[in-house]
Amino acid sequence: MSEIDNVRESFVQLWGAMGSFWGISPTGAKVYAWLMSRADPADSEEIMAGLELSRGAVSMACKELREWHLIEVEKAPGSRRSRFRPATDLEKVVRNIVQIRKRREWDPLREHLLEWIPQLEAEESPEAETFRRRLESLEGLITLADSMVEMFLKGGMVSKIGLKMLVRASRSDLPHPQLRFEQATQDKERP
Amino acid sequence: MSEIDNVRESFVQLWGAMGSFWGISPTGAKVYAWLMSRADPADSEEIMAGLELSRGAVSMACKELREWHLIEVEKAPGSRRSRFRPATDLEKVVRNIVQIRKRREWDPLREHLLEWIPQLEAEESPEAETFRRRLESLEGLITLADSMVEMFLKGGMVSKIGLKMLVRASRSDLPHPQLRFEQATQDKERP
DNA sequence: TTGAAGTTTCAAAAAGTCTTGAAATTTCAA
DNA sequence: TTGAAATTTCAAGACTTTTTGAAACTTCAA
Repeated sequence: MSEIDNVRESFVQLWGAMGSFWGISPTGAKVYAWLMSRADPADSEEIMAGLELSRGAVSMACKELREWHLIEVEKAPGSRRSRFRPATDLEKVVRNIVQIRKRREWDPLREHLLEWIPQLEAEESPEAETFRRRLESLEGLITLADSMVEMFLKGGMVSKIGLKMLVRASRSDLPHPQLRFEQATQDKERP
Repeated sequence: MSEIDNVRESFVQLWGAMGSFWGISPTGAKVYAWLMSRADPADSEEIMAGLELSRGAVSMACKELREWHLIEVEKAPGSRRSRFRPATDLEKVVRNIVQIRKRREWDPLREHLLEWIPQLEAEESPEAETFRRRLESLEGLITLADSMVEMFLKGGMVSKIGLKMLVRASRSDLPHPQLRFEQATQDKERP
């Protein structure tokens, strides 16, 4: 067995296990990893053989990957068989995933918070006030996260802020870049 | 039923459903949300009653939350009963979660990549080369993500880069801040 | 148009994850 | 030190998610 097959197998395995991190099913993640490991696009027969999956499983996985824009489908002319090509512009891929998950998972949370906070304002108990303050600071944090994510989505943290500044900010032994900002709101606890 | 109870219930529900996003079990997430909704720390009896969970479930959930530094345990003097206080410094909380998940999930991936790339270099087939180039660009992306995460962990994206710059970078209608940087490596595909 | 190749669907089975509760262990006020 | 209170553990069961594969459907070369 040649080296590439070992690496392919380990990569497929690890990427499959990481699928849940991205919100992708293990099988979907494995199929993507397997496609990445091959120079040319593959059809479902090849994927079935390469990963020992059923026809249905491959179809489901490819459907999922298509929804995430992780693969493109193409048909060789004069054939009716689909071939799957993995997206290799990883920055774009990550951007897609982040955008979809933000919409599905973060935006609803934010909307609920904005609805709950006034409801708690209506109540006057100290309990409600503590709870409200906490939800407010959560909302603040999500707004911040949102603007970071938006920046990333709009096409490049790196090109806009500059890698140098990012690297610099990540090292505590260098002096900070200039700009400052007032701290995010903080929950004042009872002692 | 007063307003606060409605909000509490919805919040517990939603947060519980989002648990998997953070890598926390649904029950753990619910317990944390419930504690956040109360002004004072609670003991396990109260949590059991408030969320209709068994003693064991509460113990497991609190153990998990302690591991994530999402709650602190304290004992009222002269009592042997633990009371649980939710961490409300959310920026710190998020930082903890990100750090732990990074260690558990990202760092191993990066290590594997650094091991696999030379293995593929040893092989001379075009297939291996394509695969290697893709793994390299993945490694590049992870390195970049790493420096962003490190910066966040080291105590404040916001205070170091400045919220103004973040907001500005997230808006496409304003001119960009100065710094630039060469693009991340990109997989050159065969046509 | 036809029909074989190709794809998708979906109900059932398998796998995986979470919860329970009784028993074992630990803790600490007396 | 003692032992009742408190906590943790863990195997069994409940629940959730994922996978399968056979059947239904769609496509397109002939």
